[in-house]
Amino acid sequence: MKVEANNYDLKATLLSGQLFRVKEEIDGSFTIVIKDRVINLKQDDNYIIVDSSNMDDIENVIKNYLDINTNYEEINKQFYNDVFLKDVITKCKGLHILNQDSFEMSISYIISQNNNVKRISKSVEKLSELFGEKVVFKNQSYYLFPKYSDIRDITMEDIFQIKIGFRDKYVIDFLNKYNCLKNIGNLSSDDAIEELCKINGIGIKVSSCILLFGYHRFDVFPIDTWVKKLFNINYGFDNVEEIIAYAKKEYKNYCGLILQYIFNASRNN
DNA sequence: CCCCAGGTCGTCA
DNA sequence: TGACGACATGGG
Repeated sequence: MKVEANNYDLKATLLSGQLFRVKEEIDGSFTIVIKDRVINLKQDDNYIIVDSSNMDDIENVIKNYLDINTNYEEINKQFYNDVFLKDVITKCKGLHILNQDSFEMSISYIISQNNNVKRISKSVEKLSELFGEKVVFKNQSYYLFPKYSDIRDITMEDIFQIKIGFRDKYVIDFLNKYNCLKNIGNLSSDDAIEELCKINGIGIKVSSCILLFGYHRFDVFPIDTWVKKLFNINYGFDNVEEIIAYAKKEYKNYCGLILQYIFNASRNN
């Protein structure tokens, strides 16, 4: 199965740090696990070749997940007058923001705090192995990210096995309050952040990532150590408030997208 | 044995 | 309000 994808860089998108479980195969394709299926993707110029454990409605699933039809070039070009940004954006050409599952993003980014990408991936994988549904694809076993019903009654002893350290109690608190968060998608980003921050272990950065990657909100400010570093080098800013004020003024409703570009460019250097 | 990682919390002035 | 160390774990 083939899906048309113009101005799309599959590799840049999948390896940009927005999803934690992706396997690069020797043939240059990528295997990922999304909400309800395992998918293998390979770029062939302006097409993405798709195979999956579940081909139901696959074209729509892929177009939506990869965010193929959003015109990022149109958004990006309004920022080219800033020399620093033009350089950053050029390095991220073809990078799209995926439409990932909000439940998975919430737990993944709770785990992400004061942690590194490799270890976050390991923990998410372990959580899925222990509590998610097993799916066999091309004679290999994969595990879906657990559904809420799979882990709502999880204990501290259970969660100790995934080795997320002090963050275990944060995940438990998220699960306990999950039913109060059903409305997040309908709130403004500011109100949604306020709601998410009521969970122990979720602050401004983690809630911003949840909204950007789990709800496709581009008007948020995910500022981490990498972004701080690059802003310090390029503008001399040394605190988060300065960066937010600057980003709000310059990047307007696309703060989240631009900060993801900056994160990615910084990490790749 | 040091430092750091897609931060946040609790505490003390 | 604001600064600052602690927090689990693993890798460099």
